Amino acid sequence: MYRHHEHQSLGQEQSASPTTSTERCIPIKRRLLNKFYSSKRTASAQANGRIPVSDAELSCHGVDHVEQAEALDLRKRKKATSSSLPRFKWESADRQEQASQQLQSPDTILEQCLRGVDPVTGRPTVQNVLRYHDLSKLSIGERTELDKMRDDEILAKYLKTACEQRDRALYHSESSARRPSNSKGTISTMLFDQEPNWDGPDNLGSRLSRKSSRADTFGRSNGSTPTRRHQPYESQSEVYSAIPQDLARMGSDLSTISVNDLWEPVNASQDLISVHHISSLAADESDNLPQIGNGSIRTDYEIPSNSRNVTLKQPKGEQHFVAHSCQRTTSHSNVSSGGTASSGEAEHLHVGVVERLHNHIENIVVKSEADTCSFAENGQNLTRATNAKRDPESKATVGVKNAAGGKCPICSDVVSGYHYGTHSCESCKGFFKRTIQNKRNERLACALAGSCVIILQNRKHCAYCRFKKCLDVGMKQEAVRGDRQRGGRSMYEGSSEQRRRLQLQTQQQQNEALGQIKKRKPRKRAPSTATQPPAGDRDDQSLEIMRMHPQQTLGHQERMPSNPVTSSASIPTTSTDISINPSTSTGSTTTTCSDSCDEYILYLRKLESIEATFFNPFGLPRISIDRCHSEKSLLTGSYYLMDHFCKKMPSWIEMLPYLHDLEVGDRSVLLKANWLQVLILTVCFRCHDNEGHLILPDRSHCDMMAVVNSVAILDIVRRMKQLAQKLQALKTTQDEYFYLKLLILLNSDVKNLSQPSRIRSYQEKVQEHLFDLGMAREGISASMKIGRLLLKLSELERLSHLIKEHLVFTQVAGQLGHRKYSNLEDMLEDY
DNA sequence: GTAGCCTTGAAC
DNA sequence: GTTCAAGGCTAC
Repeated sequence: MYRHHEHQSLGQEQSASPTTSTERCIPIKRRLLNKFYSSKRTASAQANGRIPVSDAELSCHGVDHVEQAEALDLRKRKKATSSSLPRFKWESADRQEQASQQLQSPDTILEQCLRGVDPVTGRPTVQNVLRYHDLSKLSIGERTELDKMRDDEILAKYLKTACEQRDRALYHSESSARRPSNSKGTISTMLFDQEPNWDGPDNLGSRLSRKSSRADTFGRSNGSTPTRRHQPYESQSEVYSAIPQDLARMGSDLSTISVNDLWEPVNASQDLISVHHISSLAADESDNLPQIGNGSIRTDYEIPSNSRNVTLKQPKGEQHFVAHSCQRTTSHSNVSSGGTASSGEAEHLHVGVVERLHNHIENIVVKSEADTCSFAENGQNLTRATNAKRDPESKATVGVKNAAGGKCPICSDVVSGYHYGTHSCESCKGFFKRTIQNKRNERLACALAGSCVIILQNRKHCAYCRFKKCLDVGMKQEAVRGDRQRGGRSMYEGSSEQRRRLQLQTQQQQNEALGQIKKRKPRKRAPSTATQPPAGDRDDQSLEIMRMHPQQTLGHQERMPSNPVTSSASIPTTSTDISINPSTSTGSTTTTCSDSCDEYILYLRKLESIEATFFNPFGLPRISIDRCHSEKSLLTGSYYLMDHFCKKMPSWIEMLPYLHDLEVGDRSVLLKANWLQVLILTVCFRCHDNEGHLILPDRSHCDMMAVVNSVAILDIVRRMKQLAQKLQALKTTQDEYFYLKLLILLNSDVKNLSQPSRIRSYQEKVQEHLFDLGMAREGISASMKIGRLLLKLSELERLSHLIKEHLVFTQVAGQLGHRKYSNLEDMLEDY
């Protein structure tokens, strides 16, 4: 079904209800709204797509009998007078072509706009004149003054000015651009590509002003399709005579529009105008709306050059808005950017501005009652999504507002909790998860160049825009776990856990400042860390540092200093032993150490700190194994440790320099091949006491040699103990330990690597860093030590094979069936 | 592919 | 044991 506004009756309407004082005060907000919608008209759509509305349909849509009677009465009066009012003629199909040709002629556009005539429809509108004269440049005072003027007064004022400008321009140069410079790109030429459901801004106006025009809107139900042509005025006098009538047609009660007036029930197969209507509604009202159906739009839309707030860029691959297939689009939709903008401006010309602009107007109409608001002021609203990105606090605020029981900021459904960094409903949570997990976000596209408005009823229609909105409201891709680990709490930026801890931290700082700090009780399950901050806190702080210095991400090898300053020569057993102040480093003989170098060292130690959190068995939560009174308990603890290590390892190596830069596939291959060597090195480096004894995860110093009966296990334990002693004898530093891990992981000899040469070059760089480190600290004597350290890698490899064989032969999962070690099993899959 | 419900597991 | 935010399952 298609509804439209009956223009023919307007003259009569005007005569029936002469201009009142309310007409003089059509607010700016209304004009902006019309300005927006008037840019979306297509003459042909109006000409060809109109279907009369029957009385039955009227009743379907809640029009009562009184209204129908009024409508019938109006129809009779219109029929009697329509022949005497041939001001508008509905154009035929060729009118569209004619209009398009007009669009391409600047002179025509100028002329039309000077006359207040819409270049597409040929109808004079005050909006066009205001647009031409760039309403957004007006001051608040000027806008207020405009509000007090009648529209025909406004037109008269600007037409006079415009004609003078035109005459001057013509006088100076016939060939130069005749439009004032500040008007570049201000003429909206948005075309709807035969959009059958678009009934134009005037009909929106009719919906908006039911009080005055409902009868007109539903008045023509005589069963015949209107065929009048709609032509531009031929003379200036004609324009002037038509303008008051046209203005009157726009409704005299616009200043009393309520939010409810913005919507009127329409057929299920509705269009973008419906979408725009809906998004103008308050969230509560939009819930009751019918499903939005298919729609397509062609937009040749230019943004006013001074609309600096509208800077959304077109997504990659859609710079020219080549239409992609889209499940919600049934008609062909070629969305093309305006062709008259310069290349620089083209960056900012985005059809998505339609939504932004619409949101902007929505803010004016729905949220602001101040008619004198300016573009600049509301530009903040216009870019609120962008601001939300920059300002996590604002998102947090939104999140609080949308907490359980609230509305999903993406689709307005019921919020089910805090998901991936924002409060959202269950379906948007699932949608976001699926999109990331299936990597679908890399191939999503929107035929409307990302301008869809997502609501509950249409959220399934455009995945691209839904996903974009998810990101806009603060969902984090990194919150979707790459390892698909279930349960637990995540610590990505913006996670609820992080927010909670930051809040706690702030609270503690406040308490500290007040001298009211309360010592926290040591945690039972991590006795060794009783004097440390909780493991998670350390992790959190470390991640925070990394976020604060993203440029120091070690994945950027060029940031790696050639002479990194060594840390303390002593071997710290916990992360708290690591000084994060580079100035406290001992043996720092580096000649030059820039700020970036200092930051690098800081970052390096933070990485180590995180590693301690990840892998330090003393910090492992819930690792409660029996004391090593039996071989079985030893194995159980070891398997648990390995399984935990396998689980944490993937996310850990993503943070490592060089490995960060590798492709996911290569990283996975390297991880699977070398994880056990890294674990052995970790255990040998961190889990031994001063006498070289291995220490169990529960911190017990038992003699493992005494409890194991298996020869194979005994050999493993013995060799690990020897390795730990050797590392200690060499006085291996934390930095050296760190580089050894990198060398283990960057093993280019592993099969199935896609970029072995790249990995080899990375490994060589790490070797250089290791040598530079030693030379800087100990001079030439360091080469001997580093040589010995490198020899330990072969011992690590042998140990790794030994343990892997043991794991495979004993069939970990089978023999210890009551407990699953799925991560460990995955790692052993291809062995 | 969607969305509602269920399971999991770290933190408390 | 409870909470809550992850992932999984499954009917549609």
